[in-house]
Amino acid sequence: MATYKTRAQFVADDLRGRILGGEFQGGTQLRQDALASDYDVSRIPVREALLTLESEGLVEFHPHRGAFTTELSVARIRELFELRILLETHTLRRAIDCLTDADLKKAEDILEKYDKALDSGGEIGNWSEYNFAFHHALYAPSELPETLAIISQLNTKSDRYIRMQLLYTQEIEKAEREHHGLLELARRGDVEQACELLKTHIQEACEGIVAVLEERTTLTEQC
Amino acid sequence: MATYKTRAQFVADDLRGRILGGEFQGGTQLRQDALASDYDVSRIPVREALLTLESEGLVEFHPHRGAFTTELSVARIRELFELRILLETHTLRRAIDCLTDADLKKAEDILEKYDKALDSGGEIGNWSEYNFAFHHALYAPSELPETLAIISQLNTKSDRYIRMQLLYTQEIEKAEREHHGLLELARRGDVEQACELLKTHIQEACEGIVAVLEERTTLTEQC
DNA sequence: TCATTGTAGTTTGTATACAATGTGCAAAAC
DNA sequence: GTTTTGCACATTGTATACAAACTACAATGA
Repeated sequence: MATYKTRAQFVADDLRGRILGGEFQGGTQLRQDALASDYDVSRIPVREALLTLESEGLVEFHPHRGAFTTELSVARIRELFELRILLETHTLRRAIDCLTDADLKKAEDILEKYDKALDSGGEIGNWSEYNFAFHHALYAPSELPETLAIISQLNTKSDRYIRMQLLYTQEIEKAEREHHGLLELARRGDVEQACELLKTHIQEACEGIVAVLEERTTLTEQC
Repeated sequence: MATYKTRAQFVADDLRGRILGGEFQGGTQLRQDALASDYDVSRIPVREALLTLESEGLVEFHPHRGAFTTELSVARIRELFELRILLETHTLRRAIDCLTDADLKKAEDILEKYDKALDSGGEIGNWSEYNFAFHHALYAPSELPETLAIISQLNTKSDRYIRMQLLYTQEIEKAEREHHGLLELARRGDVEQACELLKTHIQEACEGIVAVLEERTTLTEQC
């Protein structure tokens, strides 16, 4: 049953993970032939997978030249996070208004699992998933599917940079504390403070990433 | 030179137009074979075109069952337009801050062409293009490419409903007047008023569409 | 020397052919 | 009569094969 519906979907899911995991430098060409033999499929499902990833902004197609992983400039990263603030506070505001106990419980459960995973050795691998799952649980009650889809899209795009940041800095605990704070404010129905915290939560993550990126570029310039 | 780079792109562009033009009811299955013979290509480029349209939200894929045109509920349309207000006012705010004379001229030119086209017989066919071109011209100076991409995506999704509304009501002139007002406020650098006008401009379009949709559903229920 | 053109090789794009899955109807079982 | 099973057909998904486009490098000419 672990078998995927279609090969194209399988390739898309796996390749997404590889890109987000940092296996490819930004701007790397993804040769269809190589990927096809990697996954032991023909180039057709590979092409379809690449098209899917293009729509997610992880890859760019140039006609007759192929697919390349995208690279975000610092300006674009800032833009992405600014959009996240705009959309996520908007959604949180709505969600808090119609938050049920069951919704809170769900978010709490995710946070708890996540705490345990952290204690028993810092598995960074699926941190992003946990992170988004928690945020999503908080936003879901808003019942704004189109908005959630865009938020998810923005998170995917910024994901690999978040991972990179976590690799260099130890901000997981801080994020974790902020998540607990967020949950508590949501429980109390304090919309304004919750949105304010969410805003700084996202903003500081952005600044962290930018700092790491700029350090790295000055480093490579020195070499 | 009107020849497209790839067949897949050509099919995607043409099919998008057909869907937005209202040729298919919401929920219609798009048979790959039929489309392939329509365009005199194989099913491969058709599939790729459908994947592209899926990423734009015009079509939905169900594995092994095919692609269907999407249908938006009233709630989703409202959500879409609310997102547009949020993102477009945000972008307009930024754009006005760094608006040059050249930018204003561009927007003005579009508006002018558009006026002429209106006078010489109400060609509704490419009204949407003009409309978006004008909005885009206003937002472009903000230099927020990711945001503009999402705005464009939201506009595409709501496009066919806008066309439907225009078909039933005669709101083009009203929209036109509001566009002139928007341009004038932008020229004066009056951010607050411009955003306020933009907000009502989008809001009223939404209400118009919802009204038409609800009228149509009560009509079909009577039959 | 530098720019231009031509050509071989590589890679992408698409057509054709086949495999896998889903759908609908008819016959059988209850 | 209703439900279930099985099979034929239709449609999608994928492999293979071929055509078209791009790249890089060498040869030619100014």
